[in-house]
Amino acid sequence: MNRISMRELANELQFSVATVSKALNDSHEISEETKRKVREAACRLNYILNPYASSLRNKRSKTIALVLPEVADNFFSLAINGIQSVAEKKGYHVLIYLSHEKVANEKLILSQCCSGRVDGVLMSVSSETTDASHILKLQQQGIPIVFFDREFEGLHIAKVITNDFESGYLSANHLIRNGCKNPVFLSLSSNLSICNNRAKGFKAALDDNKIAKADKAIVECKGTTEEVYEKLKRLLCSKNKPDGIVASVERLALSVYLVCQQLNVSIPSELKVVVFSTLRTAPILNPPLTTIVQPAFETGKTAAELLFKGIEKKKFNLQDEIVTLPSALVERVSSQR
Amino acid sequence: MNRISMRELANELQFSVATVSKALNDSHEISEETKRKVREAACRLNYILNPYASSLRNKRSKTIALVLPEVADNFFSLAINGIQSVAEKKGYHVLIYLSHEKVANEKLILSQCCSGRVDGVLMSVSSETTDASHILKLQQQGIPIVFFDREFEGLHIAKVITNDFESGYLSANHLIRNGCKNPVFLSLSSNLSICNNRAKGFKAALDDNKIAKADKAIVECKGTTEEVYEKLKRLLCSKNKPDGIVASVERLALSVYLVCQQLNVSIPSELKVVVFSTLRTAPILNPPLTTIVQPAFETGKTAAELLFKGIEKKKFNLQDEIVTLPSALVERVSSQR
DNA sequence: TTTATTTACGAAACCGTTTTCGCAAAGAAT
DNA sequence: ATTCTTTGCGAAAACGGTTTCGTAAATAAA
Repeated sequence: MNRISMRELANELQFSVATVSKALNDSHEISEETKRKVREAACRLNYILNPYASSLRNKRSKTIALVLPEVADNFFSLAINGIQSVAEKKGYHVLIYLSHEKVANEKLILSQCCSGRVDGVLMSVSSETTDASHILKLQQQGIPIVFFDREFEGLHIAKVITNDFESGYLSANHLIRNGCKNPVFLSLSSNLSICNNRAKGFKAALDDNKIAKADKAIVECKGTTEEVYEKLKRLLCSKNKPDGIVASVERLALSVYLVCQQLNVSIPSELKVVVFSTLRTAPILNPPLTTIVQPAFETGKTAAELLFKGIEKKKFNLQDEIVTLPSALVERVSSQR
Repeated sequence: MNRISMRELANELQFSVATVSKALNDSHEISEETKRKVREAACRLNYILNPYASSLRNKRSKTIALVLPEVADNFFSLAINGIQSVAEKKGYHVLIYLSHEKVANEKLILSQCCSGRVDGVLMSVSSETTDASHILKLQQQGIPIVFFDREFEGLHIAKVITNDFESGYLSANHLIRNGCKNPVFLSLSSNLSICNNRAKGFKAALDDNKIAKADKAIVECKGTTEEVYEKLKRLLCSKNKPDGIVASVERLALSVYLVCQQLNVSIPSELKVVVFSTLRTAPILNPPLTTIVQPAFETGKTAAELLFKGIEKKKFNLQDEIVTLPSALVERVSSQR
């Protein structure tokens, strides 16, 4: 049972390809009788439309690109589900690309997206990305783009983000209320707006609570897991060691806990910890971890919906859309007084 | 700076499209001088090849499909990385599809894959899949397929799996050696070969250790998280409650720990736990979780490499390839004597 | 010098669709 | 009976590439 082309299907039916194409697309030019015959034969002969021939002619690929820094993070896993759920409903296909946090990869990926391969791009920028030329180039090609979670600030590009400043403020305040005198914020990279905004909120809370040295309270945790580990070890051994930590991204949670295990730093009595994370295992960690939970699935879903609106309604002004979804602080033992 | 077609590029250069196409494909028919000119102009005029026109003519899409039950699981996240890493090197694109453990979705997805959209398929079957007609149909279309992790047994289809029987045996033996008299195996679905093979190994270990009722020791944890939760609660409250658990998939770990928290069952003194899992948080759980760690990244990588071999070398007999990668038991507190 | 071969390129067919346009035949309006 | 519409379909031109085949000029072999 081999595939056949529309031409063969047409020959079989003694119709023209034009008629068959229109019949399958339910055109009003074709009689119901003919449509029935065509559909029946298509099914019987196992006809399948060639999507690339279709794309070539239509200049629409029914495909979007999803550009992520990584998928090790649980946040992105959930976001993929959200994106997939709406793409599926819309009959779109999803190409997944990973930048591995490298801007060089990101550039390559986005240049591929200019080829007509995709009708739109959902992306979360890498932590290395400091110039947006490759993103702008894509936009100039007329490809709709939506940032989700990690955006690049200062561009006219749609984005779905979380209330990072407020969450940063909230988490710092939470630590201070629970007795921290010297809380520290762990940033992933000063390139990332999400980290910066969370850090700003964090610092604002310190200021409001008359805690000085707010600037020294931001610690950048770039590099490999090992490098981060060493950095944290030094931090927690220093004479001015912190009594509270807010970690800006999920994967720092593991490092913090492991370092504390090794140094015998007790959480929460010696160090209180809050992490921006969607880790499902947060409640069964030792001790249960207080998290700022982002709406990961919702973020993906909303971003995808926005993108499809931009793709399908050309009069819709996508680039100024900004959606901010709320995160929630879930208190657990790791930050208790 | 808008995109141009090859025709426009050719006009600009006063060459024919044929010459330009060959030049860009580095054909030996074209002089170095001409190639240089063409490449320079292509770059200058921002020419980008239309991949779908190319696919249409070549009958190769340079795209593979990745069909997963879900991505909530950390195993699949890591596998995606492995797959992506080799696809990237090979210049292939990856379409991601989620079946959400529903066979109906799986059928739809695979039928899409028959259209020429992809050159090959990597898949992990859903837990609902009991008949393989949709998979066989795909294979009959000549599309190379490689199963990874979750296979469908009894087909002539390449697969990359782990040593499930041995790991099941090992985990049960580990519990028994540490004092368990009444260990239980939590299966996800009796449809899944990975669960069944792990269960077989588990039962074999019980038999070898003269522990009776090996058949009653397999508990199927189908359904929603809530349903699983209730089932586990009943299990751990029953008069013949187990003193050891081997959970066949990662996401059962959370349920087990939460139920134990609620029922005040102490791990490992009252209940020893081993989980098939790649959870990075295993060492910081309360208590640290003993895991059977599968080589997730390697599995994805190997499966992708196998698939590309099948795609690129048509004389390579893909369908009989079976690669078994070893898992490792990592002992932690949750299973200590 | 003649013939054979190689080199460098172009014309045109082709991949599988969609869409425009033209054109009969049938039905409606005059 | 004549004109005007509508209905249902087909021919052919796209879409943007790749490949086959032909051919003229340049080079090598005889």
